[in-house]
Amino acid sequence: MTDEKHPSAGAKAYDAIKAMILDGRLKPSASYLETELADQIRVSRTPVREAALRLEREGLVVVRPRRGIQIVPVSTEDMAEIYQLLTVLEPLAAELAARRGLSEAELEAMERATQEMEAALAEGDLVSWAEADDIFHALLVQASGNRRLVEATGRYRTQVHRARMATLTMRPCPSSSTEDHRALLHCLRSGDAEGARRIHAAHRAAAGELLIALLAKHSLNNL
Amino acid sequence: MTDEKHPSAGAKAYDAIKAMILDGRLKPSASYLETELADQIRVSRTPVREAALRLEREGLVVVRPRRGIQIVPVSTEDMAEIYQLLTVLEPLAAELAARRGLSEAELEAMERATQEMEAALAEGDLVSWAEADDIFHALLVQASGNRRLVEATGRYRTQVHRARMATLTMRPCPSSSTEDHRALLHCLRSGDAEGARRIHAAHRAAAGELLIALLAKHSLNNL
DNA sequence: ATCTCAGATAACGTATACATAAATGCATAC
DNA sequence: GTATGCATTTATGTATACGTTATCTGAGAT
Repeated sequence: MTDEKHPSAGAKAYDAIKAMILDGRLKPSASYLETELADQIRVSRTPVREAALRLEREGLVVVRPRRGIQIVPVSTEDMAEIYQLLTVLEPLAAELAARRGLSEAELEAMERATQEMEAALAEGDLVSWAEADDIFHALLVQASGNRRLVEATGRYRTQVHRARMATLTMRPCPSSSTEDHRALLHCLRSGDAEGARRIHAAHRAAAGELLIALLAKHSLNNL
Repeated sequence: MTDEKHPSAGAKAYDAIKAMILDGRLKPSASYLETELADQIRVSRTPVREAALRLEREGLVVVRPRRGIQIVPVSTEDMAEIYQLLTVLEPLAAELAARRGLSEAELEAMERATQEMEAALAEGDLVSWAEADDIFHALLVQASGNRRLVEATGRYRTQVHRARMATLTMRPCPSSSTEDHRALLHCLRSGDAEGARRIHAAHRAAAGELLIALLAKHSLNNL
């Protein structure tokens, strides 16, 4: 009723809460009342409630009757579950994309993302590297042409993001990733669906195993 | 304000609207105002809104700013998308279940569902057959031990249900399904993860192709 | 006759008020 | 001293009121 006109209050609450979870302003396992979040974001309880319900369906929070909105910690087991799914979903995306045939614009965008990964790696900028890698995977899934596949993988993105950020500095130099990406791009260009699927399945399986091993090794059970 | 004690109004609105969509009381492509649905269900707009948002995320409706809540028709393309996902997700479930090793109770429940399918088939009761088949698949996914896998496949269940019901009477006698199920059960018992995955992948791929072909043949583009 | 603009109407998004149910704390009894 | 029960408090779930905006309709002008 005072200011702010740009987005809708519902979207604003959703974005704000999600951002607060991602950057750690809301701590895993802690609970927050609807009212306090509403006051903080400067909207009423209604949009906060709407956002909380949405975040609950995405698995980021749990709304418990009188104990507030609890931030769900991401455990190693959760990451294992998610990577099991991504390891079949993303290779499917690769296969569908190759079969479908990508436009030059799509291929170039993925090429660019790969180049950015290499550039970031050369500078030792791991955050930029992870960001470019995220973009590459998002582009691949979008190129599949299956909107439900985009939606399903997108649901796990934020949770994976938390785990990857936590393990960024402990992992070995991820130079083989860009090679995998280049090999995948080659298959996408030549329309080799089976090859694309196989290469990306191996890529995803390796990434998953590495991440899970790191999480287990460092006992990161509450991200 | 008068009666109603059992569930919450939010759950009531969600269940009511979903049921109305499934049994056709709300027609595909038609739009309904929040107010009229609220009056019909005898709750206020708030729970209806909550339900609509949830149903929108499940892909059953689209909420459009001033054009009401539109029931999304399930097209052949939608079914193709869904079956592409199920064709990788359920075989993953089969693989994980076999690797995990099922309890005798779980195996028996799946066995029973298969027997019910055969019994229904013998009586020509296609509805019961489809129901038992649904149960078998639900049990398989649950046996995977991956909760996100359960959740992801469950999301498509209602939409698949609409399409299957519409095509039930036109499909050939589905006797090979029970054979596939028995073969899968054998792999699950012996812990043959790779075999379970392969058998179920073939099963799902065949079912998907059959369903898509039927939908296309009969031009069922608005379920 | 058609197009455009303005005004009215109505639906939606948001805020707020209200009622219900749960959790906590205190007191009392065993 | 501990356990149980009742009362108080507070957060949630739901309803409703309000303001904003989009759409539709009608009138006037070109």
